[in-house]
Amino acid sequence: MGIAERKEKQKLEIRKLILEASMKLFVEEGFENVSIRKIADLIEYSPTTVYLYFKDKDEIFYELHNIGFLLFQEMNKDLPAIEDPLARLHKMGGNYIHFGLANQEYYDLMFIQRAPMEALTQMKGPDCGWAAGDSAFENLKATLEECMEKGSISRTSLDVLAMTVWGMVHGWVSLAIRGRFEKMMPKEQILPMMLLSLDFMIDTIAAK
Amino acid sequence: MGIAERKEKQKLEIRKLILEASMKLFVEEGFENVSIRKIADLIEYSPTTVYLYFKDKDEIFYELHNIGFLLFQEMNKDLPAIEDPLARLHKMGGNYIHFGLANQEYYDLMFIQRAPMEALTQMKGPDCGWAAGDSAFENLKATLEECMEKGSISRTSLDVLAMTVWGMVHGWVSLAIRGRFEKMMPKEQILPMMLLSLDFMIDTIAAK
DNA sequence: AAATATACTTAACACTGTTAATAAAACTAA
DNA sequence: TTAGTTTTATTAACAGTGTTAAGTATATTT
Repeated sequence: MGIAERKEKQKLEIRKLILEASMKLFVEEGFENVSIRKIADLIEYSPTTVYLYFKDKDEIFYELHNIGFLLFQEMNKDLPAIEDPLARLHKMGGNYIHFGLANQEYYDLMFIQRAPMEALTQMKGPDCGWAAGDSAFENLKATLEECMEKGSISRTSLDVLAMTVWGMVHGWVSLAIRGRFEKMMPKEQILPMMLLSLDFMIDTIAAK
Repeated sequence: MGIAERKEKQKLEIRKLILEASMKLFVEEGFENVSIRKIADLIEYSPTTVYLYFKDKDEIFYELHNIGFLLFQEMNKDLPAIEDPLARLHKMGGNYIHFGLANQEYYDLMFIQRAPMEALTQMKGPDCGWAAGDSAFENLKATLEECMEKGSISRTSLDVLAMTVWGMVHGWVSLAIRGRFEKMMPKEQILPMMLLSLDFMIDTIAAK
């Protein structure tokens, strides 16, 4: 059935158009200016057509949130090549920070906005868990476990350790994205400061 | 001029009514359901009357954000009584976490929402800096400086240290508030986990 | 009591997400 | 090719949003 296949492809094409338009609006005009009508304008369809491809606005944001995780995964694809787990952890942290600051809108959807989680909550069946987030967190935990096995970090609860590390990098990036550093330090100082803090954190956490 | 004074007081009364109504709506129906019309309904005035007391919606949120900082300050009023700076730091961290989880809407306004910062940006004159946030951050830095002077924490850049600590606790609280732990661990486990992480963090940061 | 200043409301503009009903297009079967 | 069916897209509408301009009461002052 080549015809049904082609139709399926076209459907995905329009979904992609909608997602691209939404992201364009988000980046250029901010989250609160992403409206169904503006999306429809951009893709040159009527507003209600959007609802033929997405259940509601939250589902669009959920899909963008997933794309964000894919991009982040792509950025981390060379990580396994780093043998030393502590060095890998350092690189992971650096990647996280760089990703967040360079893709603030995606980061917002992945870790700050409520909308994607709302969409998840309304889903039934096997997709109702936060697969993308869970998987990223498991990656972090795996590397931390390696660090402890190798003795680079002295043994503690894996969950506590992982939460400490994630909390820290997320804290920095989210404060930056939501403008809490803007009135505290010059803009060009934010990234260097984070990288210094990352160095400090890894160094402190490392077994002496 | 007793009459002008009374009028001023009445003006403040209505401002307070508006702020209370806004907070009630925020807590009971969520941020996106705080609308000028609903506020007006609650205080039994017409929608446009709200604009006689606040420039716009952002200014309401800015004022609530300030109240949040006042509440947090109130919570911390006994901190200076703790002599040992490291113990004080630990208590500060605990207070921060408890405050954030117990007053999620205030915390949201203080450290996550864009609206209060937008209001700040549009202000001119001496109020255009983030006074509330700066002051809280200076408090943290003062205690950290004491820790380093006493040798409880080995000397490093004060700014880097402060950012590390703040980033961590903010990371945890904001991830919790925005539902990123909900699909990862049972709800009643979140606070204990944070407190364990706090212990771990202070212990790790402390000079051995 | 008249004039002025303050407080408040009504009406309107230009938006928003979303649904129901309807029209157009594409595909299927005779 | 034509008739019927399914898919795709649209128009119209509902119930809301922030905000401004203009008009109306209510107080205060002269």
